[in-house]
Amino acid sequence: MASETPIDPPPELPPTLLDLSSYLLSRIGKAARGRLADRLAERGLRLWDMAVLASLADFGPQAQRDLVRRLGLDPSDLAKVVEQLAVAGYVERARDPADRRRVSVSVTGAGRALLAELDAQARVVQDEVLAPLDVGEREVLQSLLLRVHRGLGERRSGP
Amino acid sequence: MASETPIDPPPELPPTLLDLSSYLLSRIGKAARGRLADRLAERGLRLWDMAVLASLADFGPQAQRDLVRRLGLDPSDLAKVVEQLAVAGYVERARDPADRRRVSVSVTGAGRALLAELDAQARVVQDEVLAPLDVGEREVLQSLLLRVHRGLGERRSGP
DNA sequence: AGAATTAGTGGGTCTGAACCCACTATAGGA
DNA sequence: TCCTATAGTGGGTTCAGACCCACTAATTCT
Repeated sequence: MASETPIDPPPELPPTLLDLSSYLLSRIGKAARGRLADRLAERGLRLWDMAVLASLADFGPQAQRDLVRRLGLDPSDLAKVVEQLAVAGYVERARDPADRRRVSVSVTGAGRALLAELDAQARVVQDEVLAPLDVGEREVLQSLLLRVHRGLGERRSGP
Repeated sequence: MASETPIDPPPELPPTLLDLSSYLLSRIGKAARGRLADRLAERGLRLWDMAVLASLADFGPQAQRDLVRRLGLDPSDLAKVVEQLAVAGYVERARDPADRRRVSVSVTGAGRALLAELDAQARVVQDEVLAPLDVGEREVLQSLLLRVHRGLGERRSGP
């Protein structure tokens, strides 16, 4: 059979879908997430690990309880993430002397170094994804996205 | 206990993450996808169903083979999607007389009507998600997203 | 002190998405 | 005609993400 040219013509997606910003958002978001997740996976990390490190670096030591509320993931799952990070030496856990039920989590130097690397990786991915846009356009996009994000009613989780 | 105000203060997310467009894209995309998927689920449909209908409506009857290439999903999975849509009366399957291995799929009137409804739903979701932006800003966003999307090297699937 | 609440942990389960293989039917080339 | 390739289908597996429950330890309220 040879009813077709040797090289497949670029298959176009339905305009009905491409017209929807929400579709593009979903698709591009998935691509961005996937690529970053791949990078992290090379180090045996997941997106949540980065989120936790970022939260600790940005806001200082916190109880797991606070991380749970801030990041919106299941307490049980957070415990596992923190456990891994602690074993790897990226965070330290200590009983809060004021309320000894709580475990205060803090980043270590290694954790900060790791986060810096991960952030760099994330920006590489971002450069790939946003390649078609120039610097000015990327800033516009960033500010629009930031406003959209603030408007989201915080439902469910997502690293 | 009462070391905290009765109403939880809005937990902020780490700036380290919010600075990343790719993070925002991922998060917003997931929200958009999730909300739309919820709407579709109310009718027992999934995102792929809509994608298939849109493809058929936009490009006319196609063999499953073409849908597979265009939408980038597994042939086996597409067969299941088409099966469901056919049972529900939204599409029709017919052996291609020219090449009887192929099954030509086409939308029915009911399928077009459904797609119109789904599209409307999608726009409702979009209004929710993009609420913070005015019309002009939404257009800017749409065009930026469209360009970013075109630049994506089509990897893996996603409805 | 006793009861009720909260923080953290350790086990799971459930679901959807992506993927893969084996098989049939049809088609095209040697 | 025989052989290889393609289209579609059916029946799975695998994996991650979200979620849930039971339990311990510590705290606070009465």
